Amino acid sequence: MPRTNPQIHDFNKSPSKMTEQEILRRESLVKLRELGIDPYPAEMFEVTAFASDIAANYQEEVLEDGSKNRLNFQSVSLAGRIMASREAGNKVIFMNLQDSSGRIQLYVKRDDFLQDEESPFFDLAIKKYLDLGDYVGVKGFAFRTKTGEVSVHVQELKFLAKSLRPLPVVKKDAEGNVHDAFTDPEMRYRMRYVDLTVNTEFRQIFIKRTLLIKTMRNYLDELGLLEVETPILQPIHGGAAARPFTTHHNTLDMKLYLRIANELYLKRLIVAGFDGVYEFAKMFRNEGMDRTHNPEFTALEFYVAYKDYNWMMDVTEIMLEKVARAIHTEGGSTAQVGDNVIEFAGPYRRLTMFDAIQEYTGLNVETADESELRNYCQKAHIEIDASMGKAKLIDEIFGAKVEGHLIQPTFLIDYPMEMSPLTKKHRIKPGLVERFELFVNGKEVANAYSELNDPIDQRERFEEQLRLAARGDEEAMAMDEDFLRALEYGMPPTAGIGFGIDRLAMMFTGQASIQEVLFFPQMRPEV
RNA sequence: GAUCUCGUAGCUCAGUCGGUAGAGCACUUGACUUUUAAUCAAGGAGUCAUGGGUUCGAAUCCCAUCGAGAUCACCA
Repeated sequence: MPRTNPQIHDFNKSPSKMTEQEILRRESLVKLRELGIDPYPAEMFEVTAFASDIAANYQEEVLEDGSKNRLNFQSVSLAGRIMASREAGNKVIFMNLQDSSGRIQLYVKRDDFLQDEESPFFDLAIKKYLDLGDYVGVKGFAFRTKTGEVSVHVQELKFLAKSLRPLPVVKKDAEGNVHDAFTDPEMRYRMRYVDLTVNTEFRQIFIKRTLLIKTMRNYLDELGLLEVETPILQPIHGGAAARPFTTHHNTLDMKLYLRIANELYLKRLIVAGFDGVYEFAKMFRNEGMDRTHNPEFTALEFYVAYKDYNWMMDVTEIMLEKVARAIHTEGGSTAQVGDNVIEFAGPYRRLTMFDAIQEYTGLNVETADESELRNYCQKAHIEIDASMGKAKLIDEIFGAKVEGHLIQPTFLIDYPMEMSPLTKKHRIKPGLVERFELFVNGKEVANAYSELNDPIDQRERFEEQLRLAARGDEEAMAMDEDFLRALEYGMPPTAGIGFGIDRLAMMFTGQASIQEVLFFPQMRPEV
């Protein structure tokens, strides 16, 4: 293939649309090629050192005659972006190179580069055509400058990738104050690559998110569960109450739903004879977006045979304490969320839904009838409508009056049956089911039950859902005959749970918005 | 979905009462042999989100639209 030799007028973006700085950068790209320098070389560049390691661990000794003896990093090769450049006279340039670990100052001296008459590398390539944001590889040795900053004396510099757009320039002064920070949330989310380049502190959020998932996965593996994958494209959307996204398969000519949950598939695998299965799964719900909701989000669900919801509470306490200790920089079991310090070491408070409402409202919902609950809601200005039954009213009261008070991790247990169509009836308490939700910082982070494994009961629950759907409930579950067939073959008693990973990530990283814990939050299209 | 706030140079932001568009950083040219928010001098850079309207004249006032954020509502 003939090498292209782009001229300014060849660019896809017409020159009139480009900014002055974009045009200049494309010009320096052309000039580099004229000097015989490939701005995008194919061969790999060997990296032997990282900026933060050199900055933290460089050592030197002062000899008797006052001269210094450099003890380590005498031959280093590192790569990254040039983020700042300061010319000190016309023979020396100080630069800041940023790699994945941090930044280090480069000392680039004219005398270190052969000055070919035709193509003076320092005077042209480095001084004129190297732009902020360019990726370079450098070789040299570490030393300490007169002002005391550990730096790399550059003996070789190689262009690795030219940057054709100027990055926002964020500066930090001697007191650590940040100037001209790149803060517009819209631009940060749309151009996360720019955000994480100039706001490197946000990388920690995502590193912690991964640590959260890794810690959970390690623990589940320790417990002997099998990590599995189940369908995202589902002919019937089940396992949760939510509006789905729909799509269409051309060859099969059928409607498919993006999953709102994977619960019914994981339970089929328990029927199949696996003792325990788990999946970190993207879920898709066609509902509103706000500070705590993204149309696609991540859940961890796991199911374990021969266990019940009491066992699941114990496991949850252990798992979240492990996560807290893994993420907490000092190794403690707490997390700071807003003004609250959350303690994740168990045991957590276990409170029945009825007791919780009694405690925070004085209302005894167990003995109250529907009209008493309605009266209470009206007095308390809780919005209700005529179609709501007793269970729904209780749920509304809980949401309005109790939920926000549950700051420290609290298991809310034993829910009314009507709202839990996949949950086993309570072993003692009639009308209730063996379900718990975990609340932390006033928000639900997990939902678990002793799974309903009685196929006849399950069929009746689905039929009840169909009646709700007929009344216009868009979130009612669909009948899943194949799932019922699986249960009819026999599912062992099973405990199951689902965690909202994004919400947990928000808590463990102290973020108030879900967009801050997603690399690429959903946005409306740009103009 | 409702309400409020916002959208001006690559970035961060000023822009008064409606009267030719401003600053810092970044960029360009020059000076400077160890700088670090480098400094100094000069210069270039704008579809004031988009489309209408009012007006002699609109970044500014009005309407609509688009995008974003916050609050509320909805939401297992």
